Amino acid sequence: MRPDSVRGHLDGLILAVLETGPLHGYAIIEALQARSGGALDLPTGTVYPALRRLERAGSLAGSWSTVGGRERRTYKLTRAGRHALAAQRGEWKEFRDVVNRVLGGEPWPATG
Amino acid sequence: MRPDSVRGHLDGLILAVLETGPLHGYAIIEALQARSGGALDLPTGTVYPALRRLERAGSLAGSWSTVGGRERRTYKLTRAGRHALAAQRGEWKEFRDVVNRVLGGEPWPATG
DNA sequence: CGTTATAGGTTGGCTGTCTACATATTCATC
DNA sequence: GATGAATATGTAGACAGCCAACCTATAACG
Repeated sequence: MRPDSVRGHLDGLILAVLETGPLHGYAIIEALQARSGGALDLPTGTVYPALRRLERAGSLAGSWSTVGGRERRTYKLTRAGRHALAAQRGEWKEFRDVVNRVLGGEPWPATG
Repeated sequence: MRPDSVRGHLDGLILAVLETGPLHGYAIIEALQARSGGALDLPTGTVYPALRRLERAGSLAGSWSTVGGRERRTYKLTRAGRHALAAQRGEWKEFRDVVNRVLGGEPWPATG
């Protein structure tokens, strides 16, 4: 996948993998890889700043812990984060449908 | 629609509206509006530089003409532009499916 | 002791979108 | 004939976010 194509949609992806439970940064990167079938292989320079951004924005709450002698920063969705995720899902659907319509050749009927 | 969300996908959108025939910049903006049901209202400061970028890249060929006393720069797809459009469509489909899968809640089955 | 996997980061640059500004013509309205 | 909207093309500068490259540290395995 072309780098940068994720731009503007990363926050929603991160919030989505945290929906099922808290994860630390490294595990978030792996979860994104797993869920995307390997297509999303995001560098730490992309993910870690995004996590801090989302924490600063109040969507995530981070906490330090020590597991097996290694420091971990575990992030969990806040209530505001769940709202943000819902909003991101809505925006994504609109964006996706618009691009499908303009780009043409969509293999399924348009939603709502 | 959130500004900037189009980032990285604009080129494909422009190439797509030019697929059915040449258009000048202003008409491209209107075509994007029309095809998107009004959701895509791109400012000239976004579209005009993109057109020059695409021309420089060899995807578009621009030519001046005077219509009704007004100067127009009409752009048409080159052969390379058609290839670029096909590539953009492929990349979009992959990106869309990946985001759908990760974000979850897709209202239709995944494609091949 | 070296290498790989795990885990967390920072820095700086690049690119592309957007806001705001600038210019000019045509056409309808006042 | 002035005023303003629509048509038409562009530039300059700001800003954000993603990425490549780099850095640190521990654990596990050979």
